[in-house]
Amino acid sequence: MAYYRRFNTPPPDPAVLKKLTAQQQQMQQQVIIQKPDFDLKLIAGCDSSFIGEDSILSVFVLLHYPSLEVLEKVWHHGPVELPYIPGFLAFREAPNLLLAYEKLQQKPDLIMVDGHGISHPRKLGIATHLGLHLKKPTIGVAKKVLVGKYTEPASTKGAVSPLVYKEEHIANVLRTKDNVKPVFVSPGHLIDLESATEIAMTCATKYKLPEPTRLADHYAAVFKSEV
DNA sequence: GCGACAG
DNA sequence: ATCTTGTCGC
Repeated sequence: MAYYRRFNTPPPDPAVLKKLTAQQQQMQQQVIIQKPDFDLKLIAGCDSSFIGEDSILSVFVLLHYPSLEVLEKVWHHGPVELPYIPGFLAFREAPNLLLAYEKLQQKPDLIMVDGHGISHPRKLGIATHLGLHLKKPTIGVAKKVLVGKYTEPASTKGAVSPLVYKEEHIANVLRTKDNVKPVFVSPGHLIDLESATEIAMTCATKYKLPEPTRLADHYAAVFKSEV
């Protein structure tokens, strides 16, 4: 349709889509949204970038919290099978991200993912997928909305406005820098919206993207030249 | 039926 | 995500 023509991506196979949708509906029963019970000392950021047609480079950066000092940075390069389909991003990127995660010497208390958490059609954004697979708290920080409605938060850093989908407050639209487009923060797994927002804000120093995500994004570009 | 649509 | 130049503003 128009969408797939607009993004120049192959049209999805209806049968595969049905199967993946069912899988996410199953997973939904396992998602836990609650106040976290950990001491946040280590936080990780991750990001993926593409090389050519079907090759993906995933990066994980480990930071000390709340100093945000970088402790580790690892990456993994591998093939990717599915095309990008809105709502099914995790099936395309999570496998390679998990392989990169395994290379971390120390494991984080929480992972900040580039993309949505429960602010997704079936509450199963990539941050939620990763949280379930790793049984680890995750939060999603996306640059664009996927589902739901919201009003622009004030233009000053720290301003927040709710993202509502099906009568539910599933994410916060957070202004992380003055006069710059806001980001969408949502719980992935094993955390609640309030805590996720607070952590994202604490990680927002002088840029739009919170440090874990921004640095993962940065190193993805750096490592890309080494592949 | 008509748009909207993370990375 | 990625392809891409100059340009506006702190």
